[in-house]
Amino acid sequence: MDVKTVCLGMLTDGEASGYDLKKHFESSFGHFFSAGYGSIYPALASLAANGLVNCECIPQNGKPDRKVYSITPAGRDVLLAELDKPNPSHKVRSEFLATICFAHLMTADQLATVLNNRIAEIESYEKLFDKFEHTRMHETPHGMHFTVGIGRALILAMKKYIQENGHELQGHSAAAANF
Amino acid sequence: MDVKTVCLGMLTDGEASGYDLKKHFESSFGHFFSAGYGSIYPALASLAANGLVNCECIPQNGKPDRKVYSITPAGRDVLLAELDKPNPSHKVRSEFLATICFAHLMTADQLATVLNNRIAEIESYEKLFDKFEHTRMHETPHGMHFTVGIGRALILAMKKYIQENGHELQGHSAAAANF
DNA sequence: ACTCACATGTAAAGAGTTACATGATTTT
DNA sequence: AAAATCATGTAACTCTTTACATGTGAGT
Repeated sequence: MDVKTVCLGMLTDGEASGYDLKKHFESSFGHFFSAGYGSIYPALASLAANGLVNCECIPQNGKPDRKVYSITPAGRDVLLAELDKPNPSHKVRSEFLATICFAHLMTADQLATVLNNRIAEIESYEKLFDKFEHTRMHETPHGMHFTVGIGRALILAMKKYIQENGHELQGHSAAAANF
Repeated sequence: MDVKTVCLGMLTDGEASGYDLKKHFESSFGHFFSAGYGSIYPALASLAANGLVNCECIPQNGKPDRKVYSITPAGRDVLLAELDKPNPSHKVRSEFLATICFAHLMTADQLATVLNNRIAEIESYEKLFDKFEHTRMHETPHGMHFTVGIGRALILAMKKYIQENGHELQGHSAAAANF
């Protein structure tokens, strides 16, 4: 399941442009699958070249043509085949945790900064989830609700753990002097 | 913070070979930072070329020379500079959640399989964490304990959420027929 | 007899991120 | 007057993954 496939899935909800899909990635998929324009536009071009989506160009004044994509029956088949995979991955890549592993080489200040910034990022995710639930909750399929629920459960668990155990960690950080 | 830097950090704990570091990645770092031989060996070669680690070659019979790496003062400086970054990332890339988003396009059987496999993987992580705590708990720095604690909190939160909400999701999956 | 652990490395392929390139309209 | 939104795309770069390549010794 790569960016192409996720784009295909998003298009089952209705036609959209690359720009629209980017918004969708940011608002609902961002916490577990991110993609920038540099991934999305080539993905759509590739899907179109393989007949998995159709593209309708809508001329505009000043701006580039708006290209609206819609999924084809062949695209739907490819998507369903992808959804049939029994073991989709769930991977974490955390420079945050890698940093924490070496907390004993950091000063208490450095550690506090890293921990506080993580909490701040978690809280911005909380706001994102709240926003999603207040605006899009009704129009989206149940699977989306589930992923938002998991996202929230995950960040709350992390926040709680940091708040309950962070101070203990700071007691073991290095002194300010870097000998 | 890339594979190179994590290797550098691991070497602050004592000298090790690429093979040893791979073990370390699997047993303690795997849940938030994975790396294979194809990343580790080139990383060590690059660190050695830049004088951040020293390499001692130990001839062996039959097997390739065992190359034992140790961190240099310059390497330590580079590591400390890396640990000074205030906003280390924490990224999730989940084909699992991406699949769940489109649960309404899957059969109840497909969905159950995906959910069960995820639970099974979570349980194998639980065992890994137990093993770590029973064997390496004492020798590792406090930061490691913290990361294992977060890892456990995260997978438990996910497991709980799936167990409490998974059946509700299955009520909304597609019928077996793919029209 | 077979498989697992030990032990290192290269090369090609695959995927994503970042920076660049352009420019009108709408909101603050 | 500045900033954000709309709107698309390419090219270079970075990084990881996978497959290949080789071979011994110990345990089951």
